[in-house]
Amino acid sequence: MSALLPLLGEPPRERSDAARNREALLCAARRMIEQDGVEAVTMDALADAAGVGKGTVFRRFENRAGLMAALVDEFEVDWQAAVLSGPPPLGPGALPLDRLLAMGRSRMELNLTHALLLEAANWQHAGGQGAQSFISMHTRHLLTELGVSGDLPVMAMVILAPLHARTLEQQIEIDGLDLDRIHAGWSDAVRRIVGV
Amino acid sequence: MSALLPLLGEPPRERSDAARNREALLCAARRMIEQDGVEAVTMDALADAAGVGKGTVFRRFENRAGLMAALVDEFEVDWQAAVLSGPPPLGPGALPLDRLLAMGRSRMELNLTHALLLEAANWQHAGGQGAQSFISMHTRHLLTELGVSGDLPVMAMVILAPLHARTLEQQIEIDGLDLDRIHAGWSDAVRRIVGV
DNA sequence: CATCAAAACGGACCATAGTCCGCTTCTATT
DNA sequence: AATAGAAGCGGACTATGGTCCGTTTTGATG
Repeated sequence: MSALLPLLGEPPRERSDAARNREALLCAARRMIEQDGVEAVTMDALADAAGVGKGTVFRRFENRAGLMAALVDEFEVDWQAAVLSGPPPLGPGALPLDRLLAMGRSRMELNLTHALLLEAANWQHAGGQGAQSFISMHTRHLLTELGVSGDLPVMAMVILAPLHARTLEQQIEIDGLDLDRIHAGWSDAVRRIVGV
Repeated sequence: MSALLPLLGEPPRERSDAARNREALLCAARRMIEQDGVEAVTMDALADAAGVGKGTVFRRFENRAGLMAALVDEFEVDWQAAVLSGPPPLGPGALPLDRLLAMGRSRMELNLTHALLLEAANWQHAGGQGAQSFISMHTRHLLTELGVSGDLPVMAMVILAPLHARTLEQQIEIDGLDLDRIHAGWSDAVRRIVGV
């Protein structure tokens, strides 16, 4: 009989060659992005660079968005760690309002820095949902600490929606605002929403 | 000499065959969308359906997003008319706050109804910018009427960002909220931002 | 009406995302 | 170590967006 009964949807563990190829693909993708930008990462070129067949790329990551999501995960995890256990004001230890405003600033910068990658990841996929879920939950948590009344999920949405790269880029490029001013205005709005 | 001197960037007027083809293409696209949805509108199929060559499609609309933007324009114009001169509370005649809240509701519904089309149009292109510009300006106008202090362009952005389809769909599908609840929460946030 | 330059046309061509399926490699089991 | 079957592999193939360029149409002018 099987040595370890497959408990409750236990993930069947990845075969060694598969793991090796996943790592090779991620490394190659990172290198390509660093050198020539996100759009240089075509599935063919990536397969070549990693020395695997094209089918393998799609087997590992489903599609291009999935690949990008895997790359997004890497800094998303770091960011979540900074929020959960990093230094204040982003991490715990500061006042809830300060944490909220710091989170906005940090997220704006992150979204702008990785705009192309996030766009390519299309924030679909489990990863993207997970990230969205995390930031939404954390925001609701801070709002609760602040004693905000009202529909918290919707309030969190209103607070978080303006942080997306598309929105920010529009303000920066078309309206000619800079990030400091945008963050100041957003902070002002947040303060009004939470009631000073 | 030329009959009419080309005054100041006067648009050189479209040739008759070009105008005919543009119309044929838009009609065909509308029909295809109505029958099989936005994703059925491939550039090849569209060219065939309109009885023109593929190059013509790209000459007229630059790319797929441009074609979709042309279709978006059609209802965007109607919506702008409703805002500028339609019946209250969306149009003039209602209190500014009521107009603002009605605008949010109306825009949520519009964005959701045409989510796929707007996504495909990628709201790039002159049209998309124009629409964004209009709604932003109208929002700033209402905020001014309400006597709101602060950075109006940024306030408008904060108020408008949560209306995008991607954001709404996430709330609806993942968090299981319905549109009434989302609009109520958004209205609550808007009231706090403008100071009751 | 004849002429001509600019504009538009069309479809072959290219690049890239994504699929498919016969072949190869891994690993659990005996 | 041998075996078997599941998992993985690779690259030819398809679908689609987008480009290019030689040919045709238009309409202004003499």
